[in-house]
This record gives sequence, C-alpha cells and structure tokens, in this order.
Amino acid sequence: MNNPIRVRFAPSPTGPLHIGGVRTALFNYLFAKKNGGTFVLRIEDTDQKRYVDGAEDYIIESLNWCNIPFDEGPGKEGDFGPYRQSERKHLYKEYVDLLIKNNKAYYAFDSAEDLDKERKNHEENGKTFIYNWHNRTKGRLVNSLVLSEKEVQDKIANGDDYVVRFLAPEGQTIMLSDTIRGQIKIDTNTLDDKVLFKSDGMPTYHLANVVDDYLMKITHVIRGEEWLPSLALHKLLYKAFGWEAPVFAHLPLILKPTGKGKLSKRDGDKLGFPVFPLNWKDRTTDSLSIGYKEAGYYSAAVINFLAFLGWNPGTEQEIFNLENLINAFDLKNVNKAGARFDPDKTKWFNHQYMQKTSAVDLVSVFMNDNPQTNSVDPGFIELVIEHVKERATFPSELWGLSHYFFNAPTEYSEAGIKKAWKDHSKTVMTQLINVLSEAKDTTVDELQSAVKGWITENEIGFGKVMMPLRIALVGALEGVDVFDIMYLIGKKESIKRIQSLIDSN
RNA sequence: GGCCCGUUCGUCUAUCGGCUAGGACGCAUGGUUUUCAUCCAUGUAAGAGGGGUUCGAUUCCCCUACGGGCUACCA
Repeated sequence: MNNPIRVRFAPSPTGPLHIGGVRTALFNYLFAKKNGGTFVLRIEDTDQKRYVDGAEDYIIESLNWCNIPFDEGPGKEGDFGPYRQSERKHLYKEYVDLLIKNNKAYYAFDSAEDLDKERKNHEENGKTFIYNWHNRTKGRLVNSLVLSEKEVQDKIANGDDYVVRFLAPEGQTIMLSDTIRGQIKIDTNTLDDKVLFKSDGMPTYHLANVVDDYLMKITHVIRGEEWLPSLALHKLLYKAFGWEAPVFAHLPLILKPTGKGKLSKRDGDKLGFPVFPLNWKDRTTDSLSIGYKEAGYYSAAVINFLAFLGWNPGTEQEIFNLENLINAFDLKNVNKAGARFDPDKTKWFNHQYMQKTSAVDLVSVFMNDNPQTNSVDPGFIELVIEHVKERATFPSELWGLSHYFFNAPTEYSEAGIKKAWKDHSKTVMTQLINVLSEAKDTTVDELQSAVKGWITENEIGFGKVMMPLRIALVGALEGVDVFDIMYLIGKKESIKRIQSLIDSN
C-alpha cells in the first residue's frame, strides 16, 4: 500500500563535494537502507555558469570511497532517468507552461540590471526590495500580470528575454511540517515571487527540484538547513501542480571548529584538516585541497564521525560501522542545532579504526608508503607493525614510529645523550656487548633475563644500562621496549649499534 | 534591515516534568611503561537571561539576548 521509500542526494557540480554534502548524502543513504528504500543521485547542473568540469566524477568517486554508493543515478540508470538536470531540460518548460496556464506563474520581462537598480535604491532608503504581491502590478515592474496578452506574445515573439516567476499567494498563513523541526508557520506575504525559469531556458533549483522529485517519486527530501527558507515555496509549488509533497527533513549545518559560520574550505587550510573526502585540484588556480582519503583517514572513520555530527544513537556507543549505523539510524535522533566540527574527535575516531586494522593488513600499506622497505621480509614488517601500531592514528605515522627497526641511528638526540650518556657509560656499554655476545636470544625473555640478570648481579643500576642502550638502538629516548627491539633486529645488529654509540662518544 | 531556524560542560551530545544533570573528545593529575607513546584510573567543566504554567522545570509557553541560515535569472 505504502509507496516504496525513495530519497535523493542532489548536489550541484560546482566544485568538490564538501563533507557537509557527504553527511547529507550519508543521512539519505542510511535512511534509505534502514527502510529498504532506494538512494538516488541527481546532478543539479542547471547553472551553466558555475559548472565545474570533473566535479560530477569527483562526487561519484567520493560516494564510492565512503561506501555509500547510489542505487540510481548517472551511469546507473533506473526507471527515472536521466539523472542530470541538464539532460531533462525539455521537461521543465512543459511544467512551467502548465503553471502559467493555470495562473500559478507569470512571465516577467524586467532586466537583471533594472532589478539590481531597484534593490540598490531600496537599500539606500533602508528598505528591502521584494518582487511580490505588493509591487508586481504596481507599474514599475514589467510582467504578464500588467501587460495584455498580445503585448506578452509580441515580446516573446520578438525574442525579448523573459523569466517565469511563481505567483505567490497573498495573505495566507500556511503550515509547514518538517520531521526534524516540527511545525513551522509562514505568512505567504513575506514570500517573494521566485524565478522558476531563467531566460537561458533553464529552470532554477526551485522548479527543477520539485518537478524531478515528483517525477522520480521521491518520498522523503532530506537536505541541509540552508533550504528551510525555501520550504514554503516548494510546498506551494507542489500544491500549484496538484501533487502530493514528499516528507521533508532539514539537517542542521556543520559549523566551523572556531569562529563563526558554516564550515568552509578555508577552515581546513587554516587549521590543517581536510574538508573534502578526496584530493581536489582546482584547475584554474592549480591549488590542491587535501582529502580525507589522502590524509590517511579510513572511510569508515569518516563516515562514523560524520554520522555523529548532528545525530546520535541515543546510547553511549560511539563506534559504529556502516551496518550498525543503518540499523541504528532514525531521523528522530537528528538534532536541530548546528554542530561544530571537531578535528580532534575526528582523529580519535581514526585512531579507533586504525587499531581495529590488523598488522597483516597494514603491511602492504606500509610497504607502499615506504618503498625503501620493499626488500624487507613482510613477516618482519608485520611484527614491527604489531609493536608500533597502537601508537599511531594514521598508517602514515608508522614509519616515524618504526624506522629504527630498519635503519641504525645515524645521529643521536642531543637531549637523549645529555640525559643518558655519563662518564661510566663507555665501560658499561662495553661490558653489555660482552654480556649480549654470550646471551641466548631465541626468545625475548632469554635476552631480557640475560641482561637484567647481569645488571642485578653486578648492582649496576638499570638506568645506567637501559638509557644508553636505548640511545644506541633508537637514537633517542623513545620507542618500544628495548628487549623487543633487540630481539627483532637481532643480537648482532644490536651489538653493532652499541659499538657505534661507544665509538662516537 | 526583513524572514526563518536554533541555544545543556571549551567541543559533540544524553535527559522525552522528579537531576546528586550522564557519556565521549580535549585538558589536568596519578598509575603502567626504568624512555616516549599507547593504555588504565581520577579529576575538570554545562541546560543564555528574564518572566510565566506547575507541588516541582534543563525539559512546556512568552519575551529578550546571542548564534546560525536565507534574502540572485546560485544551488
């Protein structure tokens, strides 16, 4: 009986998809999958001036990387295509003509310059220019409401530029309902007669999205809060067409980590975190914006933290894979207020996902990132990664945490030497070499008890041994357990490193 | 300026009229690690203000303040 759930994500290909857009797509995806519905991608390329080459591919690649692929859209034609509005151009004219015929819309011949002049004039007088009921027939404006039918036809036949405007109803109070925000009351006199059809023959967003949502049988429109002011117009359009409107839900915005306003590309540049899922190179400025993928984030971590921006499961669990999210998702748990983006928490999520990744799975990533290790036994690399992985938030940090397993130190940290290298150190380290030469080393424990036994028996003091030993092996006072290091790099290499330290001091 | 939406620890949030206001990130302290990091424990810190309604308001209503969005032949 009920119509099958269909939702859409409808980005405009004017640039790279920003994480706010990814979150909108994600919520649509989760809602669709939770309810056994269909997730549609529709490209809203009605603004030819702002069209950016490559943006559509970028959007699709991003959704795929995030694991939230669309069921229908460009390249995945379903029963409701085409899915690019530029390819649906012929449809909009037909529907806008229907509106004109039914006196729900009208032709307007005012030039953009004239309207700009009006706006400027009003502004100077402290007023706002709105094209609507109070002035549309008052003489200054040129439209089919004041012109005779013949005049209108002549103008059109003459090739005069025109737009089609919506005839907003006068003096009505309409109730809007939003799944997230509840009831909203609007006085139609505050609305303006929005342009539905542009002089270049393309529809505006308002017309195209209503027509397409209707034709594509969209049941739920889940979109950003920036569309809330247009909701009245859209509802009125459905009514003008005599169509049943879908259910609307307006998502809270994602705000800057600090300061005011919506999250923007510049925040990422300034504070050093990505705002795009994938790298994006601007073709006109040649500037590169780093993506989450390239910055070393797991897509599952990105999806997880994005889901938690404005939504929560109502429990205290925070780590959710996609399947968990689908099961737990409910629009009722979406917040009304904007959510400030937190780069620290984002990293924390990534750390969680990094720890869930096994060392084996990290080996190829590691070898790819560090070609200098290509001749090393992968089994050895796996062991190394097992030892250092818990310290890392990103796979790219692995090398910095493990280089001493592959290369002997070439220099020693000044602070480390100052703290660890004393007058007696040369003697102690020489003795240690002897101890190690004799020590059994088939297990870490053997190595450890040999060294520790020697220290205890001779009452040398652990600090006197362990600190310089660590300097010798690592080059600094940091890193994993010294016995683990010695065991993994081998007794011979360990002795060599100790000798190098002795020789250089 | 006009219209609309919002407001709980620094940040993300829980609470659906009974609150000693819970969790997470961050930060601080301690423990583990004879290093560093991880990890663990503890601590830190909040319902914008003013009116109502109510036995009782963070929760419901109104006003103010603040924040955000929209106000294009952009989406």
